[in-house]
Amino acid sequence: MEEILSIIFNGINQVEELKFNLSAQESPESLSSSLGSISTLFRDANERLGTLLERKNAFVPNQPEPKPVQVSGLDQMMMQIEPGLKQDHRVREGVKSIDSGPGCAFSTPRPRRRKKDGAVETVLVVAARMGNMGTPPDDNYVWRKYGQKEILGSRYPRSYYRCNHQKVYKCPAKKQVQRLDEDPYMLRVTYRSSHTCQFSTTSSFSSTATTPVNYGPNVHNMADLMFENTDSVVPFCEPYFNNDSLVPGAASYEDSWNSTWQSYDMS
DNA sequence: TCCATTTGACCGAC
DNA sequence: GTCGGTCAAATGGA
Repeated sequence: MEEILSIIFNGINQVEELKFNLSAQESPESLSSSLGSISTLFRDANERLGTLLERKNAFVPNQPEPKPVQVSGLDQMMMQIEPGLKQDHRVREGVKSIDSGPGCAFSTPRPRRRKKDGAVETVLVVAARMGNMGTPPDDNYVWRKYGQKEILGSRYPRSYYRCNHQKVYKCPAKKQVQRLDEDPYMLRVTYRSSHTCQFSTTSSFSSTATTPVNYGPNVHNMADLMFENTDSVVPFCEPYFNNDSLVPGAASYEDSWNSTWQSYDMS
């Protein structure tokens, strides 16, 4: 897997070079050569990923048919759905009372454990190489951070987000974001429950904002939004975050990143 | 003053 | 007892 990621990052670096060459108005021959090299790298990585997935499935003979996820080669590069990482949820008795505020805290102890909150989808996304790397790319919803925990065996803390419409529309959608130990530039984003709010965010994907699509755990839509919406094409390696992704108080994405991850070295 | 994030504490599952 | 998910008071920026 590390080898595949290495290939991908190599390709990304070449994209960066290509970007520079574009601005430098390189010759068509040079650009063509670069494009060929880049596409070869990504194709190689994609094929290796396919082989890896085949092996994974072969090891689990009775595994249920994975949900078909139609992603382009580029999408596959940017995110790999990991069925093995999917967590099953323990069903809990009791439901948190909406009214369980300070006034009734003693009468009905509020449950703090997660309830049965629907489907879980885990994806890997490439964090921006600069700026706020701790925040995953915008997925067209507004998230509110409600917690951060040190996780045993992980170098980096896990951040917990819930849909910003949770209170108003009782949207149960949540997500967890954690940097990978083996590759700090990758984020593991775990989506829990589907959005019921059906509201898009203030993100820059305004062209899709009027279409009530329940993205929820179908995270491949995030890749679609990231790369197939030509109205919001983002340079491949550029950090892409909207203002909602900023840590409050941060004057810049860099500050935002530092405020979140300052105590974690990247070496 | 409002609002979002931070962070320590709480709590249930294992 | 440990761990991870959640709560809510504290905090700080706008």
